[in-house]
Amino acid sequence: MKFETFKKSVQLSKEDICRDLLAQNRDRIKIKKEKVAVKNLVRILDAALSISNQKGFASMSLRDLSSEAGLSMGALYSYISSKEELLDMMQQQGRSLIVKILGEYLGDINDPLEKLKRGIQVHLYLSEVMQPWFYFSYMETKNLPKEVHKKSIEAELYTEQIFTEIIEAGIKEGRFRKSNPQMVSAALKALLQDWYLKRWKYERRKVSVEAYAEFIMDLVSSYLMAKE
Amino acid sequence: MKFETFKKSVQLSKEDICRDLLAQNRDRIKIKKEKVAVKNLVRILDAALSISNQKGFASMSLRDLSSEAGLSMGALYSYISSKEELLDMMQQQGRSLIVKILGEYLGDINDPLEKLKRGIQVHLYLSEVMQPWFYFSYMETKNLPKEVHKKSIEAELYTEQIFTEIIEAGIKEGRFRKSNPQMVSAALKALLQDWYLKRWKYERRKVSVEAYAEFIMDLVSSYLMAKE
DNA sequence: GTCTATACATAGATAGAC
DNA sequence: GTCTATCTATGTATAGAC
Repeated sequence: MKFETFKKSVQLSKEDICRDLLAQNRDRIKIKKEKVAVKNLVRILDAALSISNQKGFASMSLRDLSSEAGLSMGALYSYISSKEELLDMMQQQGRSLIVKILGEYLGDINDPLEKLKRGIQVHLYLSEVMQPWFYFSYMETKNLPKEVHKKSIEAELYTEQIFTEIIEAGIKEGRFRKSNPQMVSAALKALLQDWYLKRWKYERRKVSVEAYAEFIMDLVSSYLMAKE
Repeated sequence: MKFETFKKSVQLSKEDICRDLLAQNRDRIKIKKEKVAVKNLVRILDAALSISNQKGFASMSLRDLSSEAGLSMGALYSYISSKEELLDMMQQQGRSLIVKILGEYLGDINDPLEKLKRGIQVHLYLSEVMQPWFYFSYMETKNLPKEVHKKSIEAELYTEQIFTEIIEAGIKEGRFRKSNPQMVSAALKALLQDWYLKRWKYERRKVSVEAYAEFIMDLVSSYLMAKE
């Protein structure tokens, strides 16, 4: 599967995501007309991600945000009721989508090596499509309210667990050598995260997401399939 | 080399580091008595690292800092003249030390495999001794003034380059298989960084720094030494 | 050298006109 | 629905007493 194929198949238009988000937060958002609300939500969340990734969430003033989103302070506060709630919505926006996509693309594969390969690909492709969101989540959730932080740790462990299970299955079937599945998948996560955390590096070196996926797969499989 | 051995051999007392720092910033720091100045610098920088790693540098108020360091606002401002300057000193504090230690421990080894192993060890051990500093540098330098950010990118590339050269030498000597040294050392860096970025994970799982070093070495060497 | 008191800017948040 | 005007809290930074 090529990245372009994946990208088209996902088709996650920002409008669709924000419509879901609006539905889930119908009580907190004051604007009644869906069309208007969705349009402005897209602008607010886009702007928030962009500014946060430049100067950090804490340093983003709501004045910055309102002007970047093309709204007044008053209008902005019809969509969010506090900066913390904005953070919450930004997190919600990405999380549900990730779980959904991962399930779709991994559910029907049984061969461990194939599944591992597909898992690596889908992770990388997803983080490529949603780079600003992944970067933001990694960098910003660690501080702020502990509920948010806790959820982000759970998310890390959830995806790690997916890989751990694939590797365990592979060992059981004798396809992979005996090793520590949890350590391998922790390492794998670190490598997948490096892709969106050090974008500047890989862009500068003209490494494509496909090439990176292949490299990571080679690296991990040469360890898992080495003679004992 | 065991971690404990390394730790003792480094002997980087905070006082020594802060004495150097004081000498380098003699013009900006108002306090004349070295003994007093060093004592308080240690407290200020310790407190700053601690608070920043809890809530982020941007969210750390200088009131927080002054009370955590046990000084009044007025006194604090005799040591720094702005928050940005504090950031600068925090960076200085670590950087020179790292370059020095790396040179010491890697200079006299020639065998590529041995040198790679030692490089991984020293990196991990250093980041273990100075965990708060490494975490801070990774998480906080990306935003704030571009000069600071630039320096941190240079530091990343500098240490990466050390590994790249080791791997290149190994390939040339026929000890490692033909591969892309830059990609391998980028991956290696990501794995080394994961150690101090996800401390919560490895602590929870009771993974020692020695065990982690060995695992990383196995992973990378099984790739570098696989049959072509 | 260190303290208290205070100046001044900017942050988040709201009220009420349009 | 969106705007401008404004409130209050908190931030960085400094002056001057001790």
